[in-house]
Amino acid sequence: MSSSALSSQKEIRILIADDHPVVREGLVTILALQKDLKVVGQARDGEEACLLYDQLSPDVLILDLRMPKKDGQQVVSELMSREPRPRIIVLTNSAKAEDLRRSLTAGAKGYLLKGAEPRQVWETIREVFAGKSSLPHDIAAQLAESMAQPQLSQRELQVLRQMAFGKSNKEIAQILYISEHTVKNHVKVIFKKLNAIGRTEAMAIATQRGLIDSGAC
Amino acid sequence: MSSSALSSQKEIRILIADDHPVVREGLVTILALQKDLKVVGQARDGEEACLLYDQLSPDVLILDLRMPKKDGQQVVSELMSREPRPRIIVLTNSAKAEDLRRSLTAGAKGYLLKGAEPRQVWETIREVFAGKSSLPHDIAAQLAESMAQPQLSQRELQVLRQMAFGKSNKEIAQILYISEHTVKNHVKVIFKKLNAIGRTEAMAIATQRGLIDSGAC
DNA sequence: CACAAACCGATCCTTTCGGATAGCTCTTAC
DNA sequence: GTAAGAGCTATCCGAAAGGATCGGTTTGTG
Repeated sequence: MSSSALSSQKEIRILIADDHPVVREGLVTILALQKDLKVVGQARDGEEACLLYDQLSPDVLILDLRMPKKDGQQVVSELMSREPRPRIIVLTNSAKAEDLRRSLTAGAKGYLLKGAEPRQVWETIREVFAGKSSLPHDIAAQLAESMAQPQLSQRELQVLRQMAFGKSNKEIAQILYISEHTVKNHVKVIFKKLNAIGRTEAMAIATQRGLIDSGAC
Repeated sequence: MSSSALSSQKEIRILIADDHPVVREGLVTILALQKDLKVVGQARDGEEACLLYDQLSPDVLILDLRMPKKDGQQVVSELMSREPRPRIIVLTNSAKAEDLRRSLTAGAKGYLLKGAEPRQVWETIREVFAGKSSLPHDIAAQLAESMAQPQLSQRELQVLRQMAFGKSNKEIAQILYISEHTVKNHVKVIFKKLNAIGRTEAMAIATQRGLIDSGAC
């Protein structure tokens, strides 16, 4: 029940960045239960997160992906240039493989769902603080699955987004300054990568995977 | 800064139902700041919510839409048969008009986003407890917009879901035991209602509106 | 260097879409 | 009772879609 003996001499200084007041309060409450964990600051958006990070130099940053002004991905990318390397845990309610993949490639060390149990939160923080990467089992499984699936290239994503607006191949060709034949080729590859039989199913899969700008969620 | 004088003699007994521990803790912490609000129980899923509601008879139930075992909509529908009529506030992170609409038609009296400020949460609880319906301004605006847009009929939704699997009109016809011509007609109506120019765009719009079973979010 | 992958372009051919238009039941609401 | 809307069926027809197959450049990696 009690925590491990990992460098328990110093307390771990934590910065929370989340635009939901309820979640911030919940995290503070949960983390306050462990005496080696100390919340030293809270940010309401991405900009504030960067500012406070530089001011406070926390040991661990817990970050939501969807935030106003500057989203989680950007914050991770921006902070990764700092020395020493920040230890960042992404805490979000999106179980989408795409978000997970992007977060990790951007440099995040941990990924937690908002449905996580308190103990899981504590342990992840301690592991990341200790320099390890930490992914809950269920999340790790998704990552493996995600990595197995081929990713769309930038160009293919552009085509996909135009498809989402109902554009025809010819229209997409004009928009992207390429031949309609090329568009058809891209579309074909998209189908294969998404394992879809037509553009309609491709759209359904893409939006559910988070490949399309879905705005609110 | 202080609250209104609305029947402040008794404290308002509140039941929380949310599968996210972090959110539950956050709510408890926030509600504890107001002495007229008292959390009398917490449920982790839909079934527990119904059970605890009957045991505790809270004044107000705060409910998440997405929960294991029994989702929020079902809980609202089920509890509405109770006497006296339960006062239910839906608290979710989905700003989707569809969720909002379904919740209200099911009988919920309030709708809050997880991004809501503490004061907004307090006020909504008090208003709903007083028998009023309460919708934040931004949410209400969305509702108006949603209501203005035509809804899809059951049959049209069935067609739409088959489209999501990439089925052709002919295939959908076979599946639903109707003529391909009929399917085409339904599809045409769907386009008009969703304001889409083709099935691809229709899919994009439908998934973003939550018309398609999106499972995890 | 060689190989893979992204990106670009093309042809042929069949199937499917989707618009315009029309008529038929059945149920619900005014 | 009649008007409205859901659900069903139908024909014509041009425009897309998409499968199969081919070949080209450029860039980056082993």
